[in-house]
Amino acid sequence: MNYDFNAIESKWQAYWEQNQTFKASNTSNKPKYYTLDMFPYPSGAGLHVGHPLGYIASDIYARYKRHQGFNVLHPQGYDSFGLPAEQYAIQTGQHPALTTQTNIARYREQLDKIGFSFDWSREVQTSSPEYYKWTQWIFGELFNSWYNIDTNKAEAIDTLVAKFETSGNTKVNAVCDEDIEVFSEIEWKVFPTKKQQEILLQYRLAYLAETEVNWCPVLGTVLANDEIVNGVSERGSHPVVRKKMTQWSMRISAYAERMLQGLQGLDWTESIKETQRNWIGKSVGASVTFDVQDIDAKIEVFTTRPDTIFGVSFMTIAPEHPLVSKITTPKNKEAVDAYLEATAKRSERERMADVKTISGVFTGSYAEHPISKKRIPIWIGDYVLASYGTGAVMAVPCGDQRDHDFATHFDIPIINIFKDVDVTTEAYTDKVNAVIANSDFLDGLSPKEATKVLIKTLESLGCGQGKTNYRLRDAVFSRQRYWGEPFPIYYVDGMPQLINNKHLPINLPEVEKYLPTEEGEPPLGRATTWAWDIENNEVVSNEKINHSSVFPLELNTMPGWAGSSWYLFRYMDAQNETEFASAEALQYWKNVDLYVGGSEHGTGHLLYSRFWTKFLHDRGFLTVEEPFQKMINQGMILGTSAFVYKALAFVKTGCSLDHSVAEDLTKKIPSIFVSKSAFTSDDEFEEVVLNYLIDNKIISSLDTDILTIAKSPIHSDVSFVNASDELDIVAFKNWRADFKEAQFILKDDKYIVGREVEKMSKSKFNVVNPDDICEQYGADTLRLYEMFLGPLEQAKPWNTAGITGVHNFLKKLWKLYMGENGVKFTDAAPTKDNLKTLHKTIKKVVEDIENFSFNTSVSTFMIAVNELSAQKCTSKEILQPLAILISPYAPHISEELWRLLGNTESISTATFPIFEASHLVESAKEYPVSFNGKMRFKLELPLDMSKDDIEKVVMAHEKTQKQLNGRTPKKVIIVPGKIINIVG
RNA sequence: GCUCAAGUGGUGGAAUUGGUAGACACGUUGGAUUCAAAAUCCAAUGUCGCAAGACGUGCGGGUUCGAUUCCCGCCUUGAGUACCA
Repeated sequence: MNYDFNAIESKWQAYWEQNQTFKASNTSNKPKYYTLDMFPYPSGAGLHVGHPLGYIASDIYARYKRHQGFNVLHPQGYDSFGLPAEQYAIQTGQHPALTTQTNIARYREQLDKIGFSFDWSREVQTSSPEYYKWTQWIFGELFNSWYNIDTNKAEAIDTLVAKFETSGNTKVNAVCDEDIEVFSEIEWKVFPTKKQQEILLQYRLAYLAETEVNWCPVLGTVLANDEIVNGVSERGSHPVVRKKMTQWSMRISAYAERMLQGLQGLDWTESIKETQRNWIGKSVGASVTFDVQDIDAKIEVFTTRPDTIFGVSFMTIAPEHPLVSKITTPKNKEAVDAYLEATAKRSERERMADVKTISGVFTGSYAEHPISKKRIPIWIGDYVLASYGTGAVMAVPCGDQRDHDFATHFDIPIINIFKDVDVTTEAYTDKVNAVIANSDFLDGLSPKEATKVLIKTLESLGCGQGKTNYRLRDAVFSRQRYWGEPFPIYYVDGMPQLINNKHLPINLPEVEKYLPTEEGEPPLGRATTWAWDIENNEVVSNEKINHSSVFPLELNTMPGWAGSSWYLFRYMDAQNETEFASAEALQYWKNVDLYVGGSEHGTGHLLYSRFWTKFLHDRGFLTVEEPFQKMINQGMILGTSAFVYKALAFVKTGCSLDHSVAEDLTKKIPSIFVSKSAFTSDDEFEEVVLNYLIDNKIISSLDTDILTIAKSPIHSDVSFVNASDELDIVAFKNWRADFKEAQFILKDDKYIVGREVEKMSKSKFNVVNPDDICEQYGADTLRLYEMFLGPLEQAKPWNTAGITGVHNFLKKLWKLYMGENGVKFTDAAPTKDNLKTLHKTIKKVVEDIENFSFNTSVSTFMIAVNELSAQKCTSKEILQPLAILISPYAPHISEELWRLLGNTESISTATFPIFEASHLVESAKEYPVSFNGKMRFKLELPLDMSKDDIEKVVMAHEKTQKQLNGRTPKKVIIVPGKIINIVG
């Protein structure tokens, strides 16, 4: 019997599906384990071999945990709202829902072939109304909540209204908009409803505000900060500009400190925690208020170095600072206006990219130093950002390099306030060793002490206080798109009103085109049935809008991160129609124990998901505060692109030949491709091509004076290239019509392509489809090989070269159990060697799985199978547990072997074998070392060895040593772990 | 610039509470089997050297009986982030 992987795999995949083998129960006495993959966006291109990498890893872990007796939740779904489907809809008119369903079907087909143990009964799709009903519901809860700083959590908006009614907003300590007017309970009660609503909107966690947003004109929508990479949109790389718009926002900044603190308890990689810390960007310092002389204005600055306040020699405010026009003196107006105009022209991106140029202008006004009362000139400079802190800084050139550069450039004096340090050429930024001098009552103090003293002084003077600043901005929550969740919001007199939960979901309306309207409204502006009837509580035709009972609905949709911020909880109770998940299900599954996905979501999805989890916790819907307890970030699998080199012929510039003759000459030249092995430099490339043309009488040798040849690398489809980089010329010629007549310059009768590692992508023709691998080698080979490629977290190029090694292993495994005439195993007792091999393997595999070093496990299996084959092991007592060990990695072949061994239940119900150290005692290794005249011996012992066993080994060792050296080791040092020292 | 991660044969990569560097696999070479090929099996394979041996984990130091592993200083690559006051 041969290893017929195709038959085995389809057989067991069908069996698992029919028997719902991997269906998780919400009621179980077993301990729970929740392992989750970042769900995919179902793109039209389908899965390539890179996508399943993380899924295979989490599947191995999930299957392992099942063997260990856990009730495992391992679901999968689709993040199915998104831009590509919408853009496809704009181009073709096809409804994004249709495109999405087609793509999902394709994804599912591909996923099924790999043999994942997903519980598909819990599948979610963020674009299905049954799902986004609850996304809308959560939005409603956010809308109906405010953040109470006193209790440090989100509370229902009713509690805020109650406070307003009893004492106005004077005693309210909330995270809210800036510049809120103060009112009493009496004033509150007489405010008109609209005014009350306006005030409440300034406190809500989901709020509407005019903000400066990142507008992408090409995509016609706003983008969040994390959707912009290097100043252009993440999707499509289109330019992004700043624009003021009224937008929904989420008060994520309220959670900055808790999100920072919460990181401590998470089992994530240090680098991704660091990314989040940077993004939250906490800085501790002080805010200081400077009075402007002769003008009724105050400028507040934020500084992390209040201790350097006596070193302030000027102030700088951002060009966008609101006080700019007020404090500019008539004399300086012209210069200031010119500067403002110049900076406004430069895009944000240019400003950020161009760090070197120092520019600024003096306003003509002076501020008063709050302590020394000295005159401080106020400058405008674009190195100060309006969006951070207060948009103004106190400049301390001796302690900050940017201030130093600015001062040097504009000849502003530099005041040195550090003892025994020269600051004439550069700023002294050491915060630890500095000693403050020339600073009145701060002299002799360290920056840390000085900061403390100064903040107290500022507070007593009433011109400053200690302050903590965060870089984290509130998140813009509106998108001007069609393919997203509609808001459950309608507008009365311009004020947003929330639609009651009972009437959700508000379904996405139909539109005839997916583009913005001619008036520049979002695509939903084209919907004709998009108004809310408050009497009948239903969506009705726009024609019925009367502003008394039928009102317009919100035209924006929610961003992509809305649906993905809470999906982990939906899996717990995916079919629930009355709650986003039942309290029992949430209580049982709590949060994700293991999350597997790429690290590229470090600032987006992971931040928002933590925010929503904390919010839902505050409002009593969740018992947990963090969504993902442990996270593993798999590296990307890159493609190995293949290049062919096309020769391009040009007429040399300055050539005296008649133009049309020269043109004719280049036209005569066929499309020629040169093998990579035929040249080493561009010059050689030209020479090879010219020689070929002359040899084939296409041109004469005289023409070489007027022709020049350039090399143009072109992507070839990787499927035309074999493992030795040799191109299948026939396949290449048939690939595209313009290659039909192609000619090839070979070397040694071969066409060798060039190789380059790039991101796997359709446009680079380097995509490897997992289906092809499954067909040729089987899913088990694919699974093992993806793990064998290298460490999970590392980025690595896909390379099929080594796959035969893994495939051979499975064949060998098969042969260990099955001979030509059927089963080989017997009831024979295992030998010592058999047991040693088995337990060595158990120990290593358990360690590997717990550490997520799946690549080394594959090697361990190979060694085990080689050893057992050499030992001619046929003992069921060995082969049974071996099958279980391998089953998380290669579930199909293991299931088959397991059944052949006579088991009737699925292997996934089998208990993982337990390591017994006693079988390894003989494997102790000895390291004799002589040192300082004494003999020292070390023994390497199995890790989990019992005390008794250690003693036995030590005694045996002493005996041997005595026989060998005639001396008894005197001292035995037992080091916990694997090494023991014996000092003689 | 800052933060994080990583540098080991021809290749992917093993080995870290410091203990025989290069497991396992690919590739290559030789052999067996075969009319032949594929498949399979066996052997060799870090470098230099006929050999004994010497040298070898990016570079330079250090700690140690012993360093791929720990410490200090560099170099290189990748990722993230950036006038953040």
